[in-house]
Amino acid sequence: MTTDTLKQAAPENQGTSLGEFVLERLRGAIRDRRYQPGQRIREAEVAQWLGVSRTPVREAFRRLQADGLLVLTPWRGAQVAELDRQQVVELYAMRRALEGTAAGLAAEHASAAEVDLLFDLIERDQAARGEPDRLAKINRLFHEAVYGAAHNRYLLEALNALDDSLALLKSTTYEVPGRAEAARQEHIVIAEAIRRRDAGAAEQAARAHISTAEEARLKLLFGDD
Amino acid sequence: MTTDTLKQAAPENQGTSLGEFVLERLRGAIRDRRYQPGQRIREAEVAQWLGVSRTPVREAFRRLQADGLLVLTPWRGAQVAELDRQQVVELYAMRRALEGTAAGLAAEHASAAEVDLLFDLIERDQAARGEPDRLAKINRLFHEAVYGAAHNRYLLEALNALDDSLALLKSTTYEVPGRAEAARQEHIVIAEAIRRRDAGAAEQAARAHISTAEEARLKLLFGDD
DNA sequence: TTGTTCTCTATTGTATACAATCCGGCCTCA
DNA sequence: TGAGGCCGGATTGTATACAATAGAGAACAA
Repeated sequence: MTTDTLKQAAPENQGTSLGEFVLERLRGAIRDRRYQPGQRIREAEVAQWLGVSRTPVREAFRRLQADGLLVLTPWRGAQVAELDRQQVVELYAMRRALEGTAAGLAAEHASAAEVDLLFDLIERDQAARGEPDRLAKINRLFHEAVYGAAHNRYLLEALNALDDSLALLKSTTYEVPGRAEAARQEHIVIAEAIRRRDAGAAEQAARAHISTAEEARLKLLFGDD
Repeated sequence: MTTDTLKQAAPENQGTSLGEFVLERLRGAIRDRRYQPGQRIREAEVAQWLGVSRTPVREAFRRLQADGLLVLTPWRGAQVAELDRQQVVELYAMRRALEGTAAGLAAEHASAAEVDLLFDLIERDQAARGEPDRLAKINRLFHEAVYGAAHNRYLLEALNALDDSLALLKSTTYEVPGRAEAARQEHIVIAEAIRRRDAGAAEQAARAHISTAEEARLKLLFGDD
């Protein structure tokens, strides 16, 4: 029966436990804003949705809490995390440090293929001008390519968790006029620094990139400075 | 009965759930090396030890896995994480970035009291010369003081998790002759940069400090370079 | 009307029963 | 003797039953 229900809900599932499956579905739902920040999530409701019992759901809840996506209060359950202004600022400070480190390490460790991928993505980005959704997706791929090129599993994990947290914020900064073009230019600077193995420049460029992204974000969210 | 057993095992427990309680006990046991890296941990065994059922134990296992302290393989259970040389190098790279960031932010945001605490700890460190255990504890307090002074909750959390992971490594670098004295000097440089609000210098000093710690650690663990 | 207390329901925390899977040992057969 | 396959126990994954708690709303008094 277990296998049946599982297949029904997730035909592609191969091998891992139900808890893992629920975790991924919930992560996706939060990222796609099907569960909105602040919204309460009941265990039974998720269990019924995915056709499993509450046990694997609870497991997934704990791990999402560890990632900062869910806030669990004893006896009151889970709600999707909400970020106030201060938290957004702290998150970007963290991201500036980690993206800078990743770019610096990528300059030291990236393979030729990984460098090529960066420039491929810049071209794809140019080709997608005027399509915010595609741009956002390509943007994410570019950053993930940098993370991977750094060849540090802890850094990779931390940056992915951070990106998930930022997905809690409404909308994308690509809605700011001119942001897409500016971001592309900044990506080019980063990629070129990595290509010429200049770790210091790569780190600086990545930090600057995050700083301008933060500015755009704060303007979008809070409308000031 | 629940309350009874709980009280018996943890008379001081006040308010949080059993899962939280188990989590802390396990974290402590791993840090104190009562469970050694590589060792398998059975759910039932922990449950019996702490007088609870397997449910809260499983909860704690998941969160320890998220922190990287436990490796969970489906159907085969948990074992304490073991770090190979490559992982140690990656951990220190991560730590260099985060400690540098923390020191830089501390230079910008530390209160007067927080600066004073840093220098207090340096004095206590000097007073504890020749006592590796006390030195290690004071060292940790110094670093935690820097983390706190940075005033960034995500950074704080990440650094604490990182320190837990490093606790998986056998012994402390204070066993290396002269390391304690060198570390104290490096701490002074960091604290003074923070006191004079020089973020760049603080970041540099912290990174250098972690680099020398890494050298000592690698020498201790693997005996080469 | 408003504030307070009490009850009742919805929901989470915990324990336990049951199913699925892995691992070691034994047996068989060449 | 050794290689391979099968069985049984140990252990984890999942479901469910039960306990504990919070919070909403009704009832009542001022």
